[in-house]
Amino acid sequence: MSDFYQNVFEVVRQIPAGKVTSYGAIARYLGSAGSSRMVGWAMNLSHHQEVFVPAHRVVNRNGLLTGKIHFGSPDEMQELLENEGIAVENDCVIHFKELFWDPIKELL
DNA sequence: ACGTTGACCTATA
DNA sequence: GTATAGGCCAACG
Repeated sequence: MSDFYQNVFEVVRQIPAGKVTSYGAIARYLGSAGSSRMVGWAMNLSHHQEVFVPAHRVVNRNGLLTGKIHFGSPDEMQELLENEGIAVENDCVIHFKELFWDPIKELL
């Protein structure tokens, strides 16, 4: 496994419960700014990872749950988010700005 | 081997 | 403020 994906999984794993982040933030944190799509591929591989990766805490810049369809069930992601106290409506994270967790600022 | 697609983001009009 | 274009790199057909 490339270090890139491993790093992505590690960052995603460090996301606190009840918080969310965006692909671009992770990509920028890894230094591969602009390659946010690779983060998405990394999430795709997260299912194959043995360790649990809270991919449901990762959403796009708009706070839209674009990758919910890649879960076991499209509703599973929303269920997980609501289970952590994150309000989700119309596939959008409510108070996304407040729940946003930037690895660059927080994790640094 | 080439072309298209994809869990995206930034920039310009 | 919305709309369109370009870029990025890897996987799939």
